[in-house]
Amino acid sequence: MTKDTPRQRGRQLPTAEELRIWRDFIETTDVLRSRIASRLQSESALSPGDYAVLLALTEAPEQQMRSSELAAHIGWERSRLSHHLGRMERRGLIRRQECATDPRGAEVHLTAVGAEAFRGSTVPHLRAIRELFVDALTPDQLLAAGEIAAALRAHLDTRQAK
Amino acid sequence: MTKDTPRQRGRQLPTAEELRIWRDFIETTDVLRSRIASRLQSESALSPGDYAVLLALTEAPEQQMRSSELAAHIGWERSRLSHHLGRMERRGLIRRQECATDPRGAEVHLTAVGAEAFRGSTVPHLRAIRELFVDALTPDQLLAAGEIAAALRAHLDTRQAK
DNA sequence: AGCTTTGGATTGACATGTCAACCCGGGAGG
DNA sequence: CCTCCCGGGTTGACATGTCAATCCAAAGCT
Repeated sequence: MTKDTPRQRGRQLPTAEELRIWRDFIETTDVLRSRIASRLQSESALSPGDYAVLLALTEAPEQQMRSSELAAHIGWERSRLSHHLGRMERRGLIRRQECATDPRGAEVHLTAVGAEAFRGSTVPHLRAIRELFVDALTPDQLLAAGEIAAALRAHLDTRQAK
Repeated sequence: MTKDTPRQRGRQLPTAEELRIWRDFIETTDVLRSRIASRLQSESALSPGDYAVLLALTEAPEQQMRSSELAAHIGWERSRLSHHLGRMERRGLIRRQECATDPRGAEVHLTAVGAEAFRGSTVPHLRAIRELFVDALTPDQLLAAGEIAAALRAHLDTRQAK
């Protein structure tokens, strides 16, 4: 499509066309993310972080998890989770409680308030995903999006190892 | 591909497969964004926000812009820009100065330090984009990514107007 | 002139993230 | 026993974002 020129020194740098696609792609996914977040916020008074935590706890046996386990499950650093749990606890969405088996650790429990907030948020959130993401794409494009995500993820994983 | 069931009430909600793609897509773009940001930070001591501001100023006539103009150019709210400029000014990357033609307004000027920081960041940043994004995709996938971004953007724009 | 409105920009309060330092309860070795 | 380290978790400092309120000068309106 676009020919490499000597200026690009053996394809170390993207071409103008590649760069245009990059900017479109990253800016658009950013807008999408913030639009979904803003729907979630206005329709359910939850942030994406709240939603991720509540989803994990809702699906956990006995609606509770160890803090580290939870962090690993949603892919967060423990410090980030600790700060976030503090804010959620102030709002009554979760409760922290000393762990029975390991005096060092903490168990995170879903409260009735948290369970109810999550229940009420699910349908509107899924609807927003359909309206803003799924409905924007043709079936082919949707499949392509899945493949692109998989390819990016695989590539990032190999680079991480190194 | 996946049949809608009565449970989904006329396609209001995404199917399980659509949801899986959504999660893959949004999580992966998030990881990609943060990996690029972290390369920029470690290689050039700039945040993506710093980069956007410096890029706009570098390309502006006389390397200066009105604050609102800059905000519109990079698509930020003015309050966000004001906070960010405060931090950049403390680091000496930009300078704010009363506007000659409109006493209310401020002109944002690129400093020598800022220009130098931006110059040094460009090549590593573009290299990261190639390595982490462009190189992860086949040429077809790259084109598809561009089309997906365009479709999403167009869809979001129509929804914004309403 | 006097009053309201508008537009440009900053500010403060607060949510969210990252990073590094810390606290604290167990072990492992001596 | 004592020390050193390790793993779970919290904390503090600070960067980044959003939202609503504010400030101030310029325009309109009466």
